Amino acid sequence: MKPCILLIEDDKDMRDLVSGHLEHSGFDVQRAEDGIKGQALALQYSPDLILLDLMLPKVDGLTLCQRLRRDERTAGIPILMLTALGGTKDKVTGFNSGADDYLTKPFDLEELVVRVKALLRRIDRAPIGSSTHQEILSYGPLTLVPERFEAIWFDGPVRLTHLEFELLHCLLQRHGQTVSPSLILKEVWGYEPDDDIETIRVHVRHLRTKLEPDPRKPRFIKTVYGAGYCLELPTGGQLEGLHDVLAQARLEREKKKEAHQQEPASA
Amino acid sequence: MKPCILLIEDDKDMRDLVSGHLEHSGFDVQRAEDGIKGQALALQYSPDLILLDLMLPKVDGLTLCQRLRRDERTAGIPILMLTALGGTKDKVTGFNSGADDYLTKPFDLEELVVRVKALLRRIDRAPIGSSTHQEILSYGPLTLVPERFEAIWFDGPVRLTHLEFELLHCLLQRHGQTVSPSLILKEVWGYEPDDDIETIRVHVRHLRTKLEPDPRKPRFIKTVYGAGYCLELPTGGQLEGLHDVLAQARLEREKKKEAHQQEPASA
DNA sequence: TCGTCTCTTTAGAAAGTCTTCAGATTATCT
DNA sequence: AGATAATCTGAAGACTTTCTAAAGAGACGA
Repeated sequence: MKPCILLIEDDKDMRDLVSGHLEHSGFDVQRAEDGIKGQALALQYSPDLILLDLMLPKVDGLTLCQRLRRDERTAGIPILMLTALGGTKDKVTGFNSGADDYLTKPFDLEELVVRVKALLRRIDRAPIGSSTHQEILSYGPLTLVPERFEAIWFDGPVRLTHLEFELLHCLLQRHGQTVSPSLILKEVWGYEPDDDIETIRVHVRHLRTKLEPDPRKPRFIKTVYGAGYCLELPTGGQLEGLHDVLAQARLEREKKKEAHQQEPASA
Repeated sequence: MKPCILLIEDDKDMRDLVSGHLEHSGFDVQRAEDGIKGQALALQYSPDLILLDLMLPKVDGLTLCQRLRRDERTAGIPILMLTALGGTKDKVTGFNSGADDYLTKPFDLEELVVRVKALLRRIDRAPIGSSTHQEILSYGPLTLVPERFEAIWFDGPVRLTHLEFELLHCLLQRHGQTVSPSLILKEVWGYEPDDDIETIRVHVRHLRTKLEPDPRKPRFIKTVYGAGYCLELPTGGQLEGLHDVLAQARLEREKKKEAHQQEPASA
């Protein structure tokens, strides 16, 4: 039976070229043109190997790679990253996010096939995924500083309480995915019971007042009705203009705070 | 115990040929030479599967198919349509009237047996659904994101409620087939009773307002009168031009929504 | 002991979701 | 064409989940 390969690549020409060559080399190829479809098809087909472009619409390659690694249904599937960028930095990031191999565009099609076969062979021998859980501490405009229980958010430090930090950390590990209250309870609070969801809500609200420009209409910490919360962080071009919005919101908040502090004094 | 198959076919030679082969393959076969006798025997024997010719005296195959689907005593019996016509149009009509599969004359007798077995298997495990549930999450322009109860529809995310998501998921698993209300109830709502079809209708409507360009003339979520609903997703070349239609419809919907939100303010 | 900080709890308001119903519309059968 | 049954429509009501704000409980250092 032919090995099944999932190719996730936005450029159509590239997709046709690569998939054509792979099929000619005796592989079964499924195609996806963006990160979300890629993830869906990975679950749907459980391919033997995933070819993943770094630059993708919807969900970029790095994020998708991390998600696939985190989901136990796809964690064992070897991932070969493709990218147009040849910088060492990207290479390192790529490997850190859990990719098993790496290929820089433009690459030789024959070399691709060689690497694919090598990966399939290697994984075949070591069926247990050796890739370890890589803690995410920085993503987009957010960086967590565990020593200080602090978040660097759009170039400014934000002080967090212990629980707020753990909660944000929990969401960051799964950014883009909805995290259920029970999982949050298990991971942050350490217990299983089913109630006590109220407490989570309050802390989510605190996080929102500290991070969101308008806590009433959250842009980043979204709630999925009946399911949980979901951290959606912008990357790349989506960041444009957000700095200003955040800076302004921060100013307004400080104003309010000052007013609040003066009221009791004057009253 | 042998599975029982009802063969409704007017041509005697064909009837003998097919029934002989099926009996040789281990099935119990009942024969009928016209629509009326076919309907009577379907009620009398409650066969496990019905082979239905399209061209029949008295009552034609399409009509009979619809009748069988509407009668709850026979609604659950899988129907395999046989026809001399090979046109796509007939194919669509066939599926729309509630058939589960389709075979064009002249067909290979072996292939018929394969399809019959496949149908019996599929229907057999539908109520249980435990074996190899190969989940379909992406097809054509539709991708389901279970994480967020979201559908990616023609390059745009659409937020769905829990039930809407499950309903769409249920239809997607059987795209191209007509899904009966009772099956939907069983799969989405989890109960057996025969009433409560109204609720399904409302949720179908919600799905249509969210996905269809013109909910009044559904192109994708079609209703099969007396039988159920059927998801018909375009693939490949059929997608051309649809992006624009969808984008425009989405714009208009947002306009309406804005107008709706402003009304109460001005009034 | 007090004040401060953090976390939890509570209660009412708001928003979102699901079901139900009556009347209009449409499809099918005779 | 007329009668019958199935489906659609719009909106109202019941219900659930989430938000908001504020008060109470513990911990800890001054």
